[in-house]
Amino acid sequence: MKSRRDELVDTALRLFYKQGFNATGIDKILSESGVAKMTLYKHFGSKDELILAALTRRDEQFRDWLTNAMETASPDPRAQLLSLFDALEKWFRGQAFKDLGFAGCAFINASGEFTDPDHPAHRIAKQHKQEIVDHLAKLCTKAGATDPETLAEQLALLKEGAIVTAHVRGMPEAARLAKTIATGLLDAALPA
Amino acid sequence: MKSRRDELVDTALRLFYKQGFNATGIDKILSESGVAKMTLYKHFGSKDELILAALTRRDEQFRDWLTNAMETASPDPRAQLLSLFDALEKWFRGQAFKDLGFAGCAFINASGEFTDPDHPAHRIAKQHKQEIVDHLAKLCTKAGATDPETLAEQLALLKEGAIVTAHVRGMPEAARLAKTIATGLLDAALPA
DNA sequence: ATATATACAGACCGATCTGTCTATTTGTCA
DNA sequence: TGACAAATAGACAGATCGGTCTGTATATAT
Repeated sequence: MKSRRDELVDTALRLFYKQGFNATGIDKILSESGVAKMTLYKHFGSKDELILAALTRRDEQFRDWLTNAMETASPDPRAQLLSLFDALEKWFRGQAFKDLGFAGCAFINASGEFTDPDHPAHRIAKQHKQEIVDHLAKLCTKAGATDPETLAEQLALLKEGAIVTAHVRGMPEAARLAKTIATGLLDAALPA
Repeated sequence: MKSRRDELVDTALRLFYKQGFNATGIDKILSESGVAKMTLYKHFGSKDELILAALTRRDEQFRDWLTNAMETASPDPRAQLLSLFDALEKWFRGQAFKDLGFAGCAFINASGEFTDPDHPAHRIAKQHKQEIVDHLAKLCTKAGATDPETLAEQLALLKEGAIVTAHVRGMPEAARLAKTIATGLLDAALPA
């Protein structure tokens, strides 16, 4: 049973993601969630706080999904790293997060609307990206990479490139393009 | 001597880029440019049209800068392709477009605010990205690549990944990371 | 049943938004 | 100088914004 707070955050995340943060008004979130205005301001001090709560929810949701998809794919760390791009393609094609669809990365979008790096939303975005890199680095270490941090950064960069290409150009196949490059990187960086 | 229209578009581009499209009001563009409201609506039918004009200006400006930077770097097409990432790093560090600074890619940001792929701003973004890929493909052909289109797509994906990483995480060194990967791609795809 | 907490509906406020209008000033060319 | 075009300042309209407030209804627990 979802609390009123959860109802608010979920609806806010969906609308912010599909229509942007500044373009989405409080009233639309309230009417679509069926929550009263005073309830919102009892849980959150402002719209900005709701934005941060929605991004925090998305961070948990997305990383849970991603780590689960990669762990399920294979027990081998190298194969897990490559399965990142298979998961991405499913996302791009709308087969993950079915209530949200695919409208790019919520954190890239947030950074685009709140370009100031000190803005709380931008900070959350940065943190989200960093945590994914850290997770990849752990897998790179497990796979026996000599420089796991650099390899993880490279794989993360490929991921960002695939997301942007898929969204801006409507090219979900960008995931396969990135996977091909990643395969070459792993072949060169991992022991046979 | 700049026309009033140019004054408007330049100011609009600067503000849209730094503060976002929806967050930037008409009145701020008018006061900062010193143009009267009626003059704006004589040149453009709506704020949306001004947004499209600003993005069109950015498309010309950015591609002129990029092609010029790459041509200046070297006469060799392979070296030109790699110099893409040197140019990116200068951009990330605020050494290009000094009046604008670096706040990510205006077209990625636009696609994040106008997520509908049919939105005119999103279409312009897609077109901008496509024209850069086309330019890269020409250079790949000149460099003797067996599959220039795929190579160009891969390089473009690295470019997008570097931009996002540099902006969201505040990591201008992402350009060098991408360049390292690109060097490997060119080594494998181009004749010695 | 009564007390208490929670959420509801919706009026309301001041500010801001895009876009329209009028009236005035400026600059140019004959 | 006089005529014409273009741009100015700024009031104004109508809608919407985020946020506050009042009053009522609902649900739980003692």
